Amino acid sequence: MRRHVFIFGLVGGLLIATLQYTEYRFVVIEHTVELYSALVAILFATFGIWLGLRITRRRETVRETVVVREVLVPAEAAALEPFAANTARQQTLGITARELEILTLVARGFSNREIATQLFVSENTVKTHCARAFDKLGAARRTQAVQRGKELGLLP
Amino acid sequence: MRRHVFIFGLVGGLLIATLQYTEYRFVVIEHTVELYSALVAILFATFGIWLGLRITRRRETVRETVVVREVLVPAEAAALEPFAANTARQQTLGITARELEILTLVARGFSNREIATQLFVSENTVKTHCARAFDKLGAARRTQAVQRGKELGLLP
DNA sequence: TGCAAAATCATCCGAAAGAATGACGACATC
DNA sequence: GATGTCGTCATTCTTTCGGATGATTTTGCA
Repeated sequence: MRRHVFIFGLVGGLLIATLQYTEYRFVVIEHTVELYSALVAILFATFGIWLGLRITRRRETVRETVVVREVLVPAEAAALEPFAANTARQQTLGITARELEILTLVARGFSNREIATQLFVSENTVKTHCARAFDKLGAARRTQAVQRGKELGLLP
Repeated sequence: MRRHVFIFGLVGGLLIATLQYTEYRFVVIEHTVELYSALVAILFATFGIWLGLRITRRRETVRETVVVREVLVPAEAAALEPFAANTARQQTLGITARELEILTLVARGFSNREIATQLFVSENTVKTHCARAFDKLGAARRTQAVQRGKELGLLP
């Protein structure tokens, strides 16, 4: 997190420095301020959105488990069994929340690239998670992993 | 989402207008550009983070409902429609018996080669059946085909 | 605060999967 | 006998997957 703030400040400083530099050196057109403002606005808005997503993303997995519990309690006894074995099995197999998250997306028929886009991570990362999940499930293919996951009650 | 974009544009426009106005009316100090840039940067970064938070919050809400469905539907659906809609849906989609046979093996996690060996046919034949089945199911990947197949009650 | 576990990303490389075609024989139907 | 469907197989080419491995960053916890 400290790093983000640092980069944020750095980029800001650099941008301002650039602005100052170009102002004295290059084209000083009329109405340049608005142009710069717009540019800076767009740039930082984009960066801000990215930062916002990045910050909040981490909490999702935690919140997800909370949500599941909140949902399951009203659903009562019927829903309690399948998900109890769920996390238990997940624990014993050492499958992390992230891996399971990706596994569910695999089960829904998404490609690695699509999953990567959805989760705002690299395709390589998705592959890594997949590989680890497959290994823990003893699966050689994603279809096999999905099948195993359903058998074990890890996937709906 | 459209609303966000609208507000975004509105704020941007207002900001630029304000800048332009103040430039001609009020203090036009030296180094104003940097000040403005920084201000704009901070403003929009904040806005971006806020937007990011909003977006992700909505996503979580969606996920919540999805979880509910995932928990409730399969339990009842499995008990309600065992094999009735099966052949009917198969007919309407024009999926042949052979294609469905191969599809079930795909769903069990077998590779094309393994399926070919099991059925005493060429791997190319399996691929052809797969391709046709995928086409009829509107699936691009085998995992997607499996998912669709289960949704439609074609696969257990 | 420091450490272990997770998560992230990358690269190389081979295997599997899929798309697009074309073809051929068996069978049923009209 | 023409037509249509189905199952079979092949070739070529592109994309996607998956394995192996190493590295860095982030996070959660003692």
